[in-house]
Amino acid sequence: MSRPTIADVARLAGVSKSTVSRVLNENMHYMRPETRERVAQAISVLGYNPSSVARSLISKRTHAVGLLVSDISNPFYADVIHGVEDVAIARGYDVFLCNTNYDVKRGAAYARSLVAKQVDGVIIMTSNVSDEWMQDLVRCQVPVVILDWDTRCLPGGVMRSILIDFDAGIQAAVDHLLSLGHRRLAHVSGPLRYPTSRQRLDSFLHALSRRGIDPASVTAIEGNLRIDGGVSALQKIMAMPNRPTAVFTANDLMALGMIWSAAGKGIQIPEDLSVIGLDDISLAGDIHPPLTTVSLPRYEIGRLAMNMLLEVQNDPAILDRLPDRHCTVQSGFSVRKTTAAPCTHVKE
Amino acid sequence: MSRPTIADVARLAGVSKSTVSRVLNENMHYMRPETRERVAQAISVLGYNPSSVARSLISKRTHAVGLLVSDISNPFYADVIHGVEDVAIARGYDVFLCNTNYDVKRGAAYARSLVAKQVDGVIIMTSNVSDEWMQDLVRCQVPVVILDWDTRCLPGGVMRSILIDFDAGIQAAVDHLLSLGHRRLAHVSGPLRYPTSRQRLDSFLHALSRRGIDPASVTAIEGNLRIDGGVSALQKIMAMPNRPTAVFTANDLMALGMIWSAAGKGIQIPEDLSVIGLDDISLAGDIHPPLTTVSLPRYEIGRLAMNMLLEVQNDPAILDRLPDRHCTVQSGFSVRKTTAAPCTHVKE
DNA sequence: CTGAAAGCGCTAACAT
DNA sequence: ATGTTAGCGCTTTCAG
Repeated sequence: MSRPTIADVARLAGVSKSTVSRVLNENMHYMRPETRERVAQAISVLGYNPSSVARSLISKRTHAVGLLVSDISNPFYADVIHGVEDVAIARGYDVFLCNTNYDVKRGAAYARSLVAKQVDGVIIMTSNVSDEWMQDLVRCQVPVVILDWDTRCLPGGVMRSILIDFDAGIQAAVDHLLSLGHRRLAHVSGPLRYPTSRQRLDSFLHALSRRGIDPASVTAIEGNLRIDGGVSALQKIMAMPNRPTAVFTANDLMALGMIWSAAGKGIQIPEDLSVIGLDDISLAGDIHPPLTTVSLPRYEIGRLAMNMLLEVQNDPAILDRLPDRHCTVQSGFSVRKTTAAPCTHVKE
Repeated sequence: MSRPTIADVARLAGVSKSTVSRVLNENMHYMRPETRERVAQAISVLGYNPSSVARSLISKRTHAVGLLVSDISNPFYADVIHGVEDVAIARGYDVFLCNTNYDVKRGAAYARSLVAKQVDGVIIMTSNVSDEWMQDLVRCQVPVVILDWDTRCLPGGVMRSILIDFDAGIQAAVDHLLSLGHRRLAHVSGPLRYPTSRQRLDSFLHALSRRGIDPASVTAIEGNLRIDGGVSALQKIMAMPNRPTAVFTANDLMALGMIWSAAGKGIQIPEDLSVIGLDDISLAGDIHPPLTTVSLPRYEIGRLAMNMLLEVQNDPAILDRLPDRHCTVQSGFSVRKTTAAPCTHVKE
């Protein structure tokens, strides 16, 4: 016994399919309560459930959106996803989660599949975006909201972006470090082929030069945004002859890697080395010592993204009325316990 | 300019829709290479992408599955999701991620929505499952794979389950603790209204009595499977007059909570208290001290779930041939650094 | 080897 | 107030 269709209901109720359709989409013209009742009966007897596939074919809407992230095991995304999902569910949408795993090919495959599935929109939150992905999305005019990416290089699409202003938070972090007396600083970046990695590095360097510190004096280490990236960065730093007394990492995960491997090696944090992360994942406040970090409104970013998507989707013309195709969210700074004054007498 | 349809391609190539359809589904009859070539041209010129909505209407398949999890911020799920997704993508499926957030209502809403979307199957990995969810799934004969749940209470559906044999891992953990000399033990469980919480507790108790320890001697604390649950459990334990020297938690997250809050209070782990978790999330080996824990093959569970789903889905009759509707995965045990002999002289 | 025609389950004019 | 008709984009007989 297969799923009942609208025709089955109509037959059982002794009416036409359109009548059934009308009681389904209540907004239509009035009808005899008696008829409506008979149809309702038939529906519940059959356990009828309208096929959203058939509906989508007509309405061109699927009430589904795609969400591309680069690393689902990064707690940063857990919070963002939460935000996306909360507004999605409130508005009757479902979310296709697509984990690119930092793999551009996979991202492209997902983009294609999402287009084929005719999702009503796509949210992109990956560190690297390939033009290749965008082709299908742009051509089919799929509404897109993209996080932390310069959309000027992505013309023609129904596209909005959420930009992150890292400067405020990073400046606060730098000032904090400077006021503590640190002068030899290091930065562990993400892969430098990701624009956002460069952006975070530049923001750090600028914040420094704004305070009269020579950017050339900072030790820059390229990491991978994962825990083990922090582990090996720490190794490099500790091996330096005149090593930095404080390090700023491009994300929290790498900071955690440093902190934990430091503990394993008997290196004291913050006494021997101050560390500051970026993201403020919820773990950051839980660990010991709790991580001082540049904070991002993760849950809000998720909500915002989904809301922006629904906005364009319900009214694509909004893009022409809007002054800007992007929103900017601010970074903040949470001082916790992984920073302290440098311990000058320890010059091994 | 809207999405190109098969008719557009046909027109441009100067052939009929059926011919285009044939080159799309390559398996069909031979055709003149010249024609095939012309169609291929047209397809790429237009950037044509067949509508999977229209296809689904005919084939009754959406190539999408739903994945219900209870807490996306638990790294355990990150690994499982990874496994599900890897086989999904390899087989051309997309995944609807549904995060119930431990909310039964939300789970029900998701189940309904997934049925309406006509997903080809659903994977359920939530600690608590309501019969309410199942009604729609069962009625529409949606294939379901469910993790860590006794399916005997869920009759009638196209349903398989993955059971976890906690006993082996937990027995190893108990033996490890006993051989270290611990006699006063505690268990921090999940909410006891979740069957899996009881199961883990019982398994622990049995392992103990199997070694001649009175189960009544263990301190049982009901937790919430989250970090803060571990934090408050530690508080309770440390306040006890003749406190346990070792604690086994129902999941790693609570163990992490204990470890970190212990560090903040100057409690030494494992010297003052041994702790053993369960899950073996990837963080477990990264933190300091690395967590001794009962391990589960998380990624493999994800792969297995998706594979089992595909299996029933491609051949629902398989259920009648199979000796069992369930698979069992084994737990293991990873000794790391959060366990040590009890420090008897410290009897505060 | 290719085209014409009939639907899949539903909605939306247009009739009645 | 309800029924009829014509598709949505695609696959699939069945002819040619």
